Amino acid sequence: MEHQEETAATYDASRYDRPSVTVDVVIFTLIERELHVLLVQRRHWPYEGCWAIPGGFINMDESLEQAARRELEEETGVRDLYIEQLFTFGDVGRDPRTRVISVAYIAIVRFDAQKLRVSEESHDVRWFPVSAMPRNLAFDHEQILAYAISRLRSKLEYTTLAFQLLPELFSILELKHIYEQILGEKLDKGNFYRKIKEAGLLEETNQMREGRGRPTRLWRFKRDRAGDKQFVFRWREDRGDRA
Amino acid sequence: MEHQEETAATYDASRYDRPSVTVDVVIFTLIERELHVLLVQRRHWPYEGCWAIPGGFINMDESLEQAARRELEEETGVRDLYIEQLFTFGDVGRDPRTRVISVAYIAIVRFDAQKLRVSEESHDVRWFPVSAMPRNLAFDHEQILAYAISRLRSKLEYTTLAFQLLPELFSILELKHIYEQILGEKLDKGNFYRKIKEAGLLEETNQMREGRGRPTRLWRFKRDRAGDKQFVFRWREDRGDRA
DNA sequence: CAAATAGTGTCTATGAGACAGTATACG
DNA sequence: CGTATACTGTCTCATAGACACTATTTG
Repeated sequence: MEHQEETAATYDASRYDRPSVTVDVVIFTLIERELHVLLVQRRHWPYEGCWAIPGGFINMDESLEQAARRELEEETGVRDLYIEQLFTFGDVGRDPRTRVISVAYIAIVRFDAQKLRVSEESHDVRWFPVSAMPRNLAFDHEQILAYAISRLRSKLEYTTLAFQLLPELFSILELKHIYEQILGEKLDKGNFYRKIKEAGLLEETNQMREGRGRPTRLWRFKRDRAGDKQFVFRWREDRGDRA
Repeated sequence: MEHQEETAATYDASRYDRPSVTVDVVIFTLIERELHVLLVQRRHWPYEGCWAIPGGFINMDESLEQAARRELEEETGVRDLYIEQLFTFGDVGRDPRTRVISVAYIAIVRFDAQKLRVSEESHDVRWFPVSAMPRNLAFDHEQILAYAISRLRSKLEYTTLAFQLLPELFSILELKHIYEQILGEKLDKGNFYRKIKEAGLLEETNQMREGRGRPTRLWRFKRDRAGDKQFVFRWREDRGDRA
């Protein structure tokens, strides 16, 4: 690469080979107390008929995150969600068409109020429980998905991301249930009540919900501080992963 | 994008506009107990004469991490180091030449045993203390650097990454000094001794080092477990950032 | 001996975990 | 009343933090 006397006027962008760049988005939601991921079934070559993480090529006039949100809405109809960059996958040969670098994102939505839509590109769009994913995903999407799940698990443990999954109003025991799902172990009721209350993240409402036994009080998350989300509540101290 | 009857035979990779993809590597080391970053001074347009994070365009036949290691060695002579992906920067207009997506990496080396080399591309290569970086870095490299430092700080707090910065043999109080540098506060000697010993990461040697007062014992890190590095030791529980 | 640096012992407050006890609903 | 679910109180043990103490060198 020797562009000795190069300037804006003489620079020739087409001189170098360029890979393609895509964004792929792993979208999580909670359906009936279980973590689900959204996949699309491809209509075209390559990997026709395979399930895949939604995504596509970026446009030249949009940022990576804009591209992620656009692709997501085009392909699935999902919008207005929490989104963050996961990792960039760029091994040679991961796409049979050409060299493709994929910037992967993680997104989290509440299941209610999302209407799915099937695009021209796909046969179908569907939520799958993470415990029962289809086999043979397109490209290296199994690897991306596995990494996304592991990252989500560890982030849920030491942030308030879990709260994104809950409806506006919820009981403390519902929240406890989510933590149990994520951590894969039973938690002590009393200790959970104590800790979540001490954290000061919840706001009591005067609404109750009736059930089989004593009715339960409903709570909501405080939105008082600046941003929309805060990462404060950590249930356990020890973790593994960490991106 | 409608490639209805497309197959491997008919696929035309040149049909879509493509951004360029670069890798940039933020390299840290510890020099005289202070954290330093390696920068190169650009010889050519754009940003001629500006200091920049080393990096460059990827080749079509190498993975992203391979590209990072190659660019690093070509531009600076630094090799054989710990490296990990940081984040991918892709805003429109961050490079005046063309649309450029940059996959940024963090690398950590021990200062000893590194010989710097200046490539054709650069006027100069130099270590800068993070507390006294040059102004007006090229491109959006100030942003990348700031993010790298923040990520490094938080990772050092809850991993054993700090150990990569130390020489083979070191005293416990030297290690404590590094933690103090990173955390920006004094730590209790007794508590530090207790905690680092309980962690079981260190191996006693029978070597001592003389100084002004009582000689100090030298230690090394255990390399017993599988990988080369383990992320186990966390000095403090509370953190801020997190990738 | 004093000064300097290295390293150990111990007290206390906090808080996580275990678990028993109380509250309010339905039938 | 019994059973089911919701919620509170309290005991114990581990440990982080504070800090005082001992150890070994030089001058």
